[in-house]
Amino acid sequence: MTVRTRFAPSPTGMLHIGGVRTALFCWLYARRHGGVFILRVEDTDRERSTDEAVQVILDGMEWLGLKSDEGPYYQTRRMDRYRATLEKLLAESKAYRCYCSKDELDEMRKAQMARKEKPRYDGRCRERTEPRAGVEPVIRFRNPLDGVVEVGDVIHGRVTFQNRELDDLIIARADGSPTYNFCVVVDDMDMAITHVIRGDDHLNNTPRQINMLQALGAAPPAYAHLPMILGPDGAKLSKRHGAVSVLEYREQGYLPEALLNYLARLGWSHGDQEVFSQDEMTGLFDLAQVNKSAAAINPDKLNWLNQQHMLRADLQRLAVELQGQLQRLGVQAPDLVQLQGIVAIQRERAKTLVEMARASRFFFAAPDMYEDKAVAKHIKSETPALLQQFRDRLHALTAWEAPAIHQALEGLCAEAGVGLGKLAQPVRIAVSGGSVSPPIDATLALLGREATLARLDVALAHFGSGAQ
RNA sequence: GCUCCCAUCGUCUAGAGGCCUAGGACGGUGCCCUCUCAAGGCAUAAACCCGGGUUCGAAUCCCGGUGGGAGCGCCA
Repeated sequence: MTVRTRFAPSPTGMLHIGGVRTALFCWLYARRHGGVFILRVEDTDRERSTDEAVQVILDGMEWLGLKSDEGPYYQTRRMDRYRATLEKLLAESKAYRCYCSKDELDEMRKAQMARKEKPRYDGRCRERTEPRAGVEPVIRFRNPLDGVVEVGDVIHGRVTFQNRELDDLIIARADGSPTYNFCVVVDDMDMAITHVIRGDDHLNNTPRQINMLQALGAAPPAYAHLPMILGPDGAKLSKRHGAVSVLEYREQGYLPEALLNYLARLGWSHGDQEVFSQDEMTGLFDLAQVNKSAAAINPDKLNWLNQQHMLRADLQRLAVELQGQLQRLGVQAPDLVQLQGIVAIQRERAKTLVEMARASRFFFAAPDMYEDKAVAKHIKSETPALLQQFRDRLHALTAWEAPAIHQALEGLCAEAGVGLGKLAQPVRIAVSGGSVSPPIDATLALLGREATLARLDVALAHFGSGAQ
């Protein structure tokens, strides 16, 4: 049997990290088993569903490369099917109309709570045959009164529920529209889903869904209830925890494969391996290795992984990404060859593309000021003379390449009897404005002769007279 | 309150009864490398929630407790 999984987000908020992890596991499982991954948008809540949210989901999935093999399906376009199924259940007396008012139900719940019982519908309309005048009824599923329901969960094992703990849930509202639990059941059945992979907040819904599936004559799928993802503080994930939408991770300069790798390791593991390529993940993933307890997000580790993936990524691709990030800083960098060179030396000193862009800005814009602290520490009275000599040697260089530049640097320092730092740091300040940059020879090589000499001249003019 | 789920270093995890003196990773600390910052290398501190049982032997199995989470909507 072909594996068929589905990711079924509701477009009522943002596609956040928890949703992405669920989508990833569904996708990985399908990929691993040569199955089909389906995207289904659960938009039956017309009050809260928005087109923007749908778009965010689509864009997010696209960015992450979690391509669906089928869909996206939209529940709002399947209303006829839900209605027909509702009628069928009604005709077979597996569902019934309930005329209780919301106030009535409210009171019922309150009374039950007061009695320390679990609040639930008491089934008072179960056997009603006559409509109540002036009331638009809802439709309830007639849940079995006794016996047990067994949920076969790949992650949790067998979980059993007593039917008497379950009540007759509403499957269609007074306006006739079907509700979530019912749509899910009809969809999973119609779409022949073999593995329902979702957050474990749905575990408690599962027995009802199995009962409905049974009422409809369908065999229940396998279930896999994934542990929740928590914020860095161990509390429930919320807007306070930074990136609300996945797309913000893109803006913050994360690589999609890094985010996916990170998310995969939240709950899943393959021995001691931390870094996974896409192919490794799809080749190794299995639900059997998913653990049961909730996991807190760790931004430091995400950053580390992002760097690991940048270190492994294609230079051309990163150059384009860096170009985009630079643009956001208002820096135009049209030379992709130069950008590749920059990426090559910057990626081991940046956790994200945003960091890389910030640290690479000086390649494209001469410093408009020198950092006070750096100047105080590295610009001494003998510095201008040294800088001037270095400038002259660079000017005379035939080949503008890192090794030659390095030689010039080393040679001069040796002659002057000073350590490399005595010269490299002032040059760094002249060229970048601060005391941090990639190795100075590589930096100057990438910066180019013209820009280098010009910046040294500016610095000389500045420090030459200013320094005591 | 009721039902269900969960429990290994700060965090993510390995561990399917002896291989555990509990391993790896992030982060921390120290050292090496070094023109700065990194990257890299080496080293180091740091955990089996508690209590019973089963067993020759338990992080691993069972029970209880404690703690955390989820669900109990005409939301999904």
